[in-house]
Amino acid sequence: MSKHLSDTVEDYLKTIYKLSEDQSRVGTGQIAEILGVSPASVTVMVQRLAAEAPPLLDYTKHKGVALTEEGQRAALEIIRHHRLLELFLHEVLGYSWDQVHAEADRLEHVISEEFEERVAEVLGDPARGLHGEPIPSRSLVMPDNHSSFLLEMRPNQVGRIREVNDDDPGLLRFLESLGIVPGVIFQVLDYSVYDDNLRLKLEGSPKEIVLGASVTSQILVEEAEPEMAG
Amino acid sequence: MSKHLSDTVEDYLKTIYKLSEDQSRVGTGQIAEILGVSPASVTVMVQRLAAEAPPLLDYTKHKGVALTEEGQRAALEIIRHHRLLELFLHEVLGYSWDQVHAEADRLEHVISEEFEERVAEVLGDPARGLHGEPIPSRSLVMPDNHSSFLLEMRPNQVGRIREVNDDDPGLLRFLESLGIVPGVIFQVLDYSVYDDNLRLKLEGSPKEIVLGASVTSQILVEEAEPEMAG
DNA sequence: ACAAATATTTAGATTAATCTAAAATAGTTT
DNA sequence: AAACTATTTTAGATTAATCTAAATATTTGT
Repeated sequence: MSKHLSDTVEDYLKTIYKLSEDQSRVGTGQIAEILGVSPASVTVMVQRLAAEAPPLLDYTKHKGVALTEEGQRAALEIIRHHRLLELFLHEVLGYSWDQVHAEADRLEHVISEEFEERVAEVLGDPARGLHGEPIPSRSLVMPDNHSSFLLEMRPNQVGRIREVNDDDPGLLRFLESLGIVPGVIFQVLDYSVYDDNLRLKLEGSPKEIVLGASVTSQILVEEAEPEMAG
Repeated sequence: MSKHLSDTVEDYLKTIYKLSEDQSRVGTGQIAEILGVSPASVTVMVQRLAAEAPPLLDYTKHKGVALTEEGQRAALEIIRHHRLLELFLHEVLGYSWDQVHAEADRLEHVISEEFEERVAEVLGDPARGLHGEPIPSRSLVMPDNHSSFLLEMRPNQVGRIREVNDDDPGLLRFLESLGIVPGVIFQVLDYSVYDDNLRLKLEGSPKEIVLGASVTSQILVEEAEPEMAG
């Protein structure tokens, strides 16, 4: 079936998948921004991927792109590789939270199905990655995720940290130092309309933490029923 | 220092290193043969690598190539990666003897120094690989190897299997089934001038084994003093 | 609804790695 | 030493991925 895709093509598909989580069609400029290439290069590439047999993308001039079934499958394969690798690098080789991403980004294109399966087995077929990301199943189904951005939480709401963006080592070290890791329960104490700052309290710690939008937009949470503070 | 080399360049350097173990200068045709590309492509590539600053190869038209210090260092780095990876895939992920080579051939170009170091640590800084190959040290010194080809052994000589070629899965399964693995001691019983067949007996087994030149040329051994059979 | 601003696409060039076919060199044989 | 053979090199073309600059759409603001 699926013929061999270059690392570059895999990166395009992965990027489009991630952008498609918040929007139905993705603009060429957004892709260019994330991949660090010129918009012109993206246009040429998406035209090519839409013209493949079978097509990996659905593309209409000036209207952006969406993944086809085929393209989505390829994207999920890479994302599964990436998330399994991150966990593996941490659990088996002792990498830290913030180190795993860069290494996984290179290895994800190169490992075989065999490698993927053996790693999954060693790790006990995990459903979530090191930073809380859902891991697509062996058959490439992405578990659905009812999470929302911490950015959108408001005072008195209670939630659980679900997932943090894995691609900024500095941010990861910062969050770890504050105790903001997947699983932790928190309550929003305060919100500022002017700068979108949120003041939070983590369960089990008396300390209060204030986070700006550039941080809270990188964190996904699972909402819980608002509770009255005891 | 060393700028980034493409996977392709790394494969050229690795190939030239291995060929240089038996000869001082390597012909473009030999390289083409092993890499599965045309001789013309090799000529172009070696010219480029000899023109880099610093040069990775020493090249004279029609006289073949040799690695420079710089080129050798790069080759040893890849070879260290390859051999550590093979061992790691076997020990940690449960790959079999014959499966590791193909996977290591892809991963070797992609892992970081960090990965290399952590793997070496997990494995206890091994000096030899899964098939008995010497592993260059962290500082890229190749341990010297006083081995010779099994092909050259003659009746009554006693030796120990040192290393078997890792790149033919079928041959590896065959050798494993016969018990020909690094460390095993054997005696040569018989040699045939006509077809270069060798008849051997492995220590601890009464069975006799006959091997042709296409097999004995893939096996390296350490000679021991000839002994009279007891 | 039109002009200005923004985003996207086209055109043409570049680089790395490869190929085939033709030309040149080296080695061998008589 | 001339001629033949085998190897190596040159020349020119091809493919994937990128770029810059120019052209063209689309969206937005008044």
